[in-house]
Amino acid sequence: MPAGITGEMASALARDRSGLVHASTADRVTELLRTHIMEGLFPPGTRLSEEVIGQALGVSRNTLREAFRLLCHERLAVHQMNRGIFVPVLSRADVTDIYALRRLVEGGAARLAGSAAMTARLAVRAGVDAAETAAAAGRWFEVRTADLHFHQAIAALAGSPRVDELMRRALAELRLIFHAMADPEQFHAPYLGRNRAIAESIMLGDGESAEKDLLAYLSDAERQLLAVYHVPAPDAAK
Amino acid sequence: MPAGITGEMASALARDRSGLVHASTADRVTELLRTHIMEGLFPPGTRLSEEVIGQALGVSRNTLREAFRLLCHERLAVHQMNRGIFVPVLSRADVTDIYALRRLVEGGAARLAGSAAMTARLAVRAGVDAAETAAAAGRWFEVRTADLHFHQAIAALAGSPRVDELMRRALAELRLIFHAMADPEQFHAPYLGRNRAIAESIMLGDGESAEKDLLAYLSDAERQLLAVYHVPAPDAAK
DNA sequence: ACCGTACATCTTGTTCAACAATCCTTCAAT
DNA sequence: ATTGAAGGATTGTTGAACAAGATGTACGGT
Repeated sequence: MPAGITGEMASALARDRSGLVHASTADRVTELLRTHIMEGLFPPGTRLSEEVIGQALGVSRNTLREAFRLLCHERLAVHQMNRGIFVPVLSRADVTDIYALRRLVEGGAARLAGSAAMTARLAVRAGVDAAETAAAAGRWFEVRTADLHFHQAIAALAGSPRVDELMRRALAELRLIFHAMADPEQFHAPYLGRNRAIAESIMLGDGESAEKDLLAYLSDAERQLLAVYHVPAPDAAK
Repeated sequence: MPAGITGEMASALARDRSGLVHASTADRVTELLRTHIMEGLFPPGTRLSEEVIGQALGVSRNTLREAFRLLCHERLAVHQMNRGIFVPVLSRADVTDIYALRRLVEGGAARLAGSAAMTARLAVRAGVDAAETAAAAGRWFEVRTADLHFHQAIAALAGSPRVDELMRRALAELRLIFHAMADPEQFHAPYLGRNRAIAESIMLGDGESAEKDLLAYLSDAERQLLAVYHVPAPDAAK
């Protein structure tokens, strides 16, 4: 007769725990505002009034301020003392910085393809598949989302939760920049084939090749982005 | 006769701006708690009572909660719904994860040594110098601080503010783990010579060699850390 | 001893109201 | 046109209040 709960049984339960955590109001407000900012509902530079948003969401100012703090901490909002919270206006330097970070993290992760878990590698290919399917149907905003998932999956090759989270935040910032650009088709279409090649290298475990192609990809994308991205007021905005 | 403030004069003033920003109370409380947690004032697992700390610091619960949120966001505290804020008890998996992140970021940054700014490279060597000076004087806790600065400087070779901040947070977490270990001399002494070799490679712009030595360094340090680091309760603590 | 219940207690989650400090706007004066 | 001063609006911070959830303890049943 079994004596009690084994460690194995306990850890099986522990995996379910994330599904039943009831988040606080502040966390839910944060999540909601985060997606809205990422989706481009509030244009860069918009001031997020405590009173207006608090009333709209039906939460108190204090709770809302907790949410604002978190958003500022992950750079999806900027705080100006005694002036309030603003949707960030990312500079060209920010673009450069984000791509430097991506080259470092995604490049390094891609190089580890050979020793990465197979599920992680399959996720990379699944991202390319989704992008191609959406492109074939002409849904280019969906292509953008799939592309970001693709790069998230590349970072996940490192097998590190902290790297995953870092990448999630960096790509969220990047979304802010993308929203300032007009046509997703023009930007993403040229990279579909290159994505496929990178994914295949990763599937084969050829990290060297994947990294090389990825670094070239990122440098090209950065250049293309900088060519068309100009912030209105480069001085006092931030 | 000069007509007025030129753009050059204005940008000179703009550089001073960071020196006169008056932070909010919540930010100052965050900074204060952050250093206290990093310095090991509160042992891992300690519950940070809102009432006790709020009274001790003379700030209201609402302000304190804003600070707690930020600390949770940078993993220097963990939040349990309806239970409060706790100093994190890092698991062995956390150690592994942090070192995976370090290998990725520091390794990638070291590889860029050849194209990094000279000031950044000098900062790396300055870190080693400080560590050796402190070691010669037997001040091993100072050696630890210098060592962390050394690694921060390596990450800074990437020239990315976002990478710098990432590294700052990762090393802050690592400090939490170091506090669980007894003797800083035993841990850091063996690495002084290797630090010097890495710094010289970086000064010479030999990124390949620096990365190789650094990765070996990090793997050894991780192994040594895991050999002695065991958390008391691996299950319910977090 | 073990399990479950019920109750008292403590802490956190959240809101509300108030006031001080700061910023923005407007307008008058030089 | 630039400066100064008044006024209004918004944020920064506090204190109190109540609801909701968690912990601890005692009690009774098996």
